[in-house]
Amino acid sequence: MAEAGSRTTDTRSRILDAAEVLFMENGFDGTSMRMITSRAEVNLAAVNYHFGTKELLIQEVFRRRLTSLNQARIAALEVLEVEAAGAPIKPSRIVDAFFGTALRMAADVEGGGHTFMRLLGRTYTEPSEFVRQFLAEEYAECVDRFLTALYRAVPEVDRKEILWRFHFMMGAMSYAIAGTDALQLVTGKFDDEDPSQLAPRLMSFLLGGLRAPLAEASLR
Amino acid sequence: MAEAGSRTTDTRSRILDAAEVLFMENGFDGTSMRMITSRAEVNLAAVNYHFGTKELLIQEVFRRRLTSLNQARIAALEVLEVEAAGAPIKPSRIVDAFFGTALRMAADVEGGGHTFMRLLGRTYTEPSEFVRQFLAEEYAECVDRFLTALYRAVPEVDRKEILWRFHFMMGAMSYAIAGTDALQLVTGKFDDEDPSQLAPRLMSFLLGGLRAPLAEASLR
DNA sequence: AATTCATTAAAACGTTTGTTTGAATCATAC
DNA sequence: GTATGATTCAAACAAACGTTTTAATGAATT
Repeated sequence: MAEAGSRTTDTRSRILDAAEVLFMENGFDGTSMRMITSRAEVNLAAVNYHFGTKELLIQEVFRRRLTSLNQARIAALEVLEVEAAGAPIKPSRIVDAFFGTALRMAADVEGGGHTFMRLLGRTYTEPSEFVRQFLAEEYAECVDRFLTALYRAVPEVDRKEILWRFHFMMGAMSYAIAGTDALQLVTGKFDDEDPSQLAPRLMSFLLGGLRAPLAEASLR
Repeated sequence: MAEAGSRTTDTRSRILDAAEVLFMENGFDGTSMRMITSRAEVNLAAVNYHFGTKELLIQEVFRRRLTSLNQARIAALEVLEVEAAGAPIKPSRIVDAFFGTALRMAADVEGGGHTFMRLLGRTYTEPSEFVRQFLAEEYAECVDRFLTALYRAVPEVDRKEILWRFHFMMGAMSYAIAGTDALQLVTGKFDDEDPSQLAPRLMSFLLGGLRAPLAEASLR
């Protein structure tokens, strides 16, 4: 049967969970099949049996969570659009629907959302060709809808400028989640005492950047 | 003789140049010694002869450029401090001394500065244990001086808040440089027609984030 | 011309890599 | 209980990995 759900947990899920953590910690190339199967406590051949190849396993690790994340983002955006009933939506609400949703997922430590968001963040700068294409497809619709919404929300700002700032916001968020270890060392000891403080602080920073006066070069 | 400088270029430098590009494109684990020596057109054993091990080669790739980058940053800061002559320095000037200096290095495409900054950006989220420790040492003094300067420039803002925002700014910049390929795909086609536009746009975004009103959670 | 030392060259070292194979085991259906 | 199909297992595969070794080459010194 395709359907599953044993008590301890499925072999498939155990592999995905183990791979998620190891990919986040060591990258794709730094994580061997044996590390994965050993952590998942399954036989070495199980990965190839259930997923085919390592590449397909990587794709499944992303698809498992990314699809629902982007669905949640779109759902949040649709709530805003219904509420607004044709009236313009505040940019801050749109930004929250996109980035806030991700940050809420990143706050879920026990469920693995935190691990996944860290993995996702580091993957943006580690773009194996096949993973890039996959991410692009997985993101296409969601990003498209949010950009459209932002264009409508801030019609007075050049669309190219909005694209740039969306880009910058993605960077700031990904780093805030994925790069904590690295910058912890760079900036000396950094109190991770209260990770729940990240979201409001980051949202405030993102909105500040979004609302910043335009650069001189972009006014020419 | 230790001194070198043949016409075409040194074996050592050819290895470093090749490694820099390949590490940026494929990561450390995704780049083999054979890929490096093949690209550099040197013998396979040359890397171990000149650098000892792969890890030491990685460190040298960073040290070669990072030391001078951080020296340039400190020099720019010292110019500001002398000019101010004890008076408070505008935060935007400090931010430019740190991030603008890096962006100017990233604008140097032919000299390899662009490649290196992309490598550096992706390394923050790919922190092999030994590379983290190395980066931390290499950055320590510079970051320390800039944080001190920022604390002095904006005494009314909580130091912890400044640390967070410095963190966010690092993220936005690293991504803007390192993550272009990935986000290019995520956000559809992105015009890299004029990479010189990046710097002013990003600086404006960073300053907007730095000046943003404090988050509610950080005011409690 | 002979010697010395740094560098380059080709070949091999033992591990580890992702993947495949064929038999053993399991649960379910007949 | 026997047959069926899915899953697990131990073992092996060729290929690629970082590193080492030993000999050949180069240019400078004596």
